[in-house]
Amino acid sequence: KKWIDGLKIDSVVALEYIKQLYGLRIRNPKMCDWDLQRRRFKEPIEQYNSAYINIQYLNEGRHHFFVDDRVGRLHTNLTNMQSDVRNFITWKGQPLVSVDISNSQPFLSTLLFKPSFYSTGKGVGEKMTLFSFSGGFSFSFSSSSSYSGSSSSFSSGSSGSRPPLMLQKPLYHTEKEDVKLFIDLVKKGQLYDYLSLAFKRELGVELTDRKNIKAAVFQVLFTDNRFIGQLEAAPKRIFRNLFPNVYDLFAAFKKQDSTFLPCLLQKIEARLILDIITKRISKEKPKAPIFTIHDSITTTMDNLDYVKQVMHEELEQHIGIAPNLKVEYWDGEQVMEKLNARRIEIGLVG
DNA sequence: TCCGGTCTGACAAATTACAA
DNA sequence: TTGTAATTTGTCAGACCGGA
Repeated sequence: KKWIDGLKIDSVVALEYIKQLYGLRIRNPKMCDWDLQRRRFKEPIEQYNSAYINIQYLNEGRHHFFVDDRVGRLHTNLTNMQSDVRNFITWKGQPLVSVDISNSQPFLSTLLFKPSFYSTGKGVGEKMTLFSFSGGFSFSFSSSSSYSGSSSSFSSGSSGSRPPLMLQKPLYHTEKEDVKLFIDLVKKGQLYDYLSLAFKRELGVELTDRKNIKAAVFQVLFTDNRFIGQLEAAPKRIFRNLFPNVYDLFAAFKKQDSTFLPCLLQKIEARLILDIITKRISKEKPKAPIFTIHDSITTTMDNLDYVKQVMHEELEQHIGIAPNLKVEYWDGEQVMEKLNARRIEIGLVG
């Protein structure tokens, strides 16, 4: 984006911040971030180093700006940066604010329950249909290619190919109670709260942490269908019990290739944010600086209401339900104070 | 000349972190 | 699950060395 040069990071304070955070973590191993997949704590020094690199790159103006060709997401210095550290960034001296879609993946997934999503034919361009997204996918015949041996499995996404799905009969049972409930919860932004209660009830353990709920939702959306019986798949099983028809639809999308659903959702997200919303903004308000971070858009205070309104309108129009938009003000001082409060809390200051 | 050991550079793959 | 960057580890061919 042409706005990127205006971005400034208060590197002195930001570096101080990550330094203190590092100190806090090595003195209190309990404060280290937990890596769910590996089931161990992350290394504070590694976290410090990658944050350091990101700060320096932005500081020196070493920008990277890249749209990947698999799912079409835009990757920049900002997308790669730790969200805490973003608070120290300003644009031409002005504070920034970001608007993001809360529980964006489940929100986008509700599109799969609309019959119009499966309409074939002339839906061109911006129209949100499965057909319009399937062109770029390479077909995954990895399970059968082992004995076929021929090179026919690489169609490399020719536009005339059919989606790698076999939805013989409609799987989007909109009339089923659990589907209604799922969509309703997403609409109200209460899916995580609902799941949190369910997990607590079923497992008895404290899985109420926001991060854990998010991880559980990702597990449902992204993991292979065969991942269901293991101990670690408990949240997935609970979700299946609560929302059987929702689960089945997701499973159908992952049947041949477990990466199909995640890629599809990311493509939908990229088209909405990059093709539809930011294009409209730059057309209507060419002077408004905007920065995308996957499912969120960052701008200056004076453009906040406008950006919010555009996001709301376009998302509602293309997904079919209104999004819950979360506003976050980038405020370095506040983040710094919060960290200091924690340091005092454990008696580190002095 | 042959053999085994060691070092080096180039590149690939795995691992670390980050984001969603 | 996807993507990014940086770092570490692994692989491999070639150069080098000394002993036989």
